Amino acid sequence: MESIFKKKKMSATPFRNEVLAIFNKYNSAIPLSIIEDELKSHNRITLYRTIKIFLEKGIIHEINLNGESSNYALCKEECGDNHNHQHIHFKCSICSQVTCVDIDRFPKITLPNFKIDQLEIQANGLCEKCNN
Amino acid sequence: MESIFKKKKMSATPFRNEVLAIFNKYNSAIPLSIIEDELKSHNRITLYRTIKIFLEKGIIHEINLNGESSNYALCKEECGDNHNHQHIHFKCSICSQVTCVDIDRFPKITLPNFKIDQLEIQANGLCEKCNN
DNA sequence: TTTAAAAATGCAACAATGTTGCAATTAATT
DNA sequence: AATTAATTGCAACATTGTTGCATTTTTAAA
Repeated sequence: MESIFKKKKMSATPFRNEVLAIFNKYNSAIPLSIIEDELKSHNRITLYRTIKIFLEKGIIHEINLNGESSNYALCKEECGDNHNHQHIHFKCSICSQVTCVDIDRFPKITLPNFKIDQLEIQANGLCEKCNN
Repeated sequence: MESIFKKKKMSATPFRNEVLAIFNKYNSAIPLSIIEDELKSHNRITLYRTIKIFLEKGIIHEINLNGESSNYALCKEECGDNHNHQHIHFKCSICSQVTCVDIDRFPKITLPNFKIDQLEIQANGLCEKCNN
């Protein structure tokens, strides 16, 4: 299996491998603070640049929920250039985890006179684990 | 007509009136930078506190789109404590305006094993004005 | 209308977050 | 192995947001 960095024509550096490994370790979306904690030596500047490049290259996507710092999660293979994921971003009000949840029928929305290119759906409530 | 500040049991200060007037002047959601520009004398600290209180009291709501600073827009009368607006947040890719667009049938989404309390829908594309 | 209590404001100082230029280092290419 | 291209890390800075506290303004009460 080919490295994602080679596929995206990016240099495969130890730092990037470490960040990627952290994303793989988590099943949920994570904020920068978690990545910093997990990194052996965390250089804020390099991390910011790494995140920015991962976003540009479509390795991760950004999730902005109200009143929170950004979260980041790995993109699916199928994710095109416009990050058109067929999932919703779910924030559990108990465990606070942000997860990408696949959904069977992604809603279609039409607005008179508008042209909708992209939809982003966010939900709050109780996640699988906390809703029992 | 009773002042919104009286209704919300808040002091009606000149600063708050000025900020409220700015919100009323715009039909769209606006970032802090626009409010600062419009204010006669803009004290950053007071503005931050004003915005925070407006949010808490349900006078405005926050809109966080990916890769942008927060936007703020007036709440509708019917908006309850949980800011459960029946509208979507639309960002035009040409004019960049963020608007709250009412929608007839707000989609219902169910996820097995999850309990969804609140939905937030964001859309990108061309707005009424730019889509012609 | 004056007074007392409560709330909001503004300054200073700080904390957190994010960016840029540039030299040194590391990775990829030949 | 050598050259080129890209990445890293430091320093310095810019932006964004917060807190304590004294002053001022608003509101409520007499």
